Amino acid sequence: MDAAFLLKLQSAGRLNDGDRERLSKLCDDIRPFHARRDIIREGDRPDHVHVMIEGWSCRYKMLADGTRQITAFLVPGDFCDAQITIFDEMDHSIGSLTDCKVAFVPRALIAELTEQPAIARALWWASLVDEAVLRAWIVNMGRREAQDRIAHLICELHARLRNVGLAPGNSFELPLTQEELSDALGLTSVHVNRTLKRLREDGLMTFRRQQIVITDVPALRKIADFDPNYLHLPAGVGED
Amino acid sequence: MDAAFLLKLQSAGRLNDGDRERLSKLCDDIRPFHARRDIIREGDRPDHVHVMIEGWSCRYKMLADGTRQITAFLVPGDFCDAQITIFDEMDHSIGSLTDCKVAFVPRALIAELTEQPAIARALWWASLVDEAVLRAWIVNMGRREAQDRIAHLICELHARLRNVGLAPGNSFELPLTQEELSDALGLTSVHVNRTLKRLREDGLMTFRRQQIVITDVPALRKIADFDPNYLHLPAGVGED
DNA sequence: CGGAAGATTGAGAGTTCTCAATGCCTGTGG
DNA sequence: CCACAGGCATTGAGAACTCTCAATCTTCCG
Repeated sequence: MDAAFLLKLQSAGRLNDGDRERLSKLCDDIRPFHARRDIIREGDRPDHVHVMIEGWSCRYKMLADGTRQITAFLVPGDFCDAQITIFDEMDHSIGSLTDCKVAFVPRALIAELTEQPAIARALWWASLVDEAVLRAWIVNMGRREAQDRIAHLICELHARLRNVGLAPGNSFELPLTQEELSDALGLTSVHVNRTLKRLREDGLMTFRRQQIVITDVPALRKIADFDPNYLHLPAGVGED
Repeated sequence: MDAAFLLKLQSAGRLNDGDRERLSKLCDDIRPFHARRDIIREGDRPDHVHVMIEGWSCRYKMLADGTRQITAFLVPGDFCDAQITIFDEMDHSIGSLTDCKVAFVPRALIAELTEQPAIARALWWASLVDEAVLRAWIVNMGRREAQDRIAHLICELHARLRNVGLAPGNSFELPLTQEELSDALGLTSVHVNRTLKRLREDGLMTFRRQQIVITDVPALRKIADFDPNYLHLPAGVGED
């Protein structure tokens, strides 16, 4: 199977075999991380760009009162910090959620790769999708109550994971605690727990032992008001 | 005074006089919009990139239940839809909030301009700042209650407007209704109203007749837990 | 088997929402 | 120059949603 980032960048279209060959150099330096470690911290000035190869991590920000907000889940194929090519320092942290493997890519290699227009375009595309996902999260947190909000996040992850081959059928592995889920949703873990129970009782989805099973895809999408258009997936992947 | 987008892109550094000269071509086709009109709609495939020259607009998304969530305020100097260079269609709408002036820039001109590395870098920089702002909004909506949330938004707008010369001192024009403010904050206008009252009574800030006056900058930043680092402004501008 | 982390549940408090009424300000027409 | 209409802002009261704190149950793993 192709590396996830190839599957992902393919969605941007127009990559030829040469591009794919060049991109494989991203994998030259892959390092393991244990679960719940910081991969990069706010304020860091890393000299590598990091790409998720295996496992899950998240962007997050700690607040003064000790609460945490997760602003993105990073799955295989996602770039952690393309922005440090431009910014001086990280304005948020990235932490592993599971044991994972991360490619360390020298800035110079990124510069070299982006001389290929198709690759530069694919990376820009990836960054714009990230932006669209952030907007969707804002809508989610601003205008949906707990049940619908959780449903939307699950629909999104389902679609994204299918796109990189990690969600066959209507279930997928979600290696998060309810606490981590709540940090992403802007809720408390207690309320997430109660709401998951309701989703289960309503026959929409279950989440047990880090496994999501969507029992009723159309119904879940309906209450979530989920439209995958913002993910800009290749035709067909978001459907179903 | 320079056009706002020059002031803004300058923050990315490294623009020389030639670049600034080239960028001035962005202003060749400026069109007026009345307040509360759509400039671009979800699903559109515009053939121009739009740049705010004067007035305010916002990105927003309508939900099935008729509620609205604003995901960004666009002020002079902001690019509305650089993404349509890459994506087929808009995944959200952009609407004017005030009467405003918008530059229509042919895609071809963007392509031409981005052949200059410094300009390409500046545009990428702008897009990354947008992303950082989106993350800050997520943190805001997820982990701050109403008073602190409003305070944070006001601190952010204050810093951004100072950067383009639109907020001398500790006050600035905010041409929004409380309804529009609430659509951005994920609150109801009634609650925004009550909370503004509290902010006023606490001597932190006032909002009357579309004018924000920050009465106590350090205190407002304190309750908002505001750190302007994510805006990546030139040294000094975010400070006070 | 014992611990520790995570999930679940209960009860009560706090925040935010909904619905509805009232007040204020501005622009228009008489 | 004044009356009036319409759009916002403001306020009240009660309902709904979410949070906090704390106890208990499960699961996982050494």
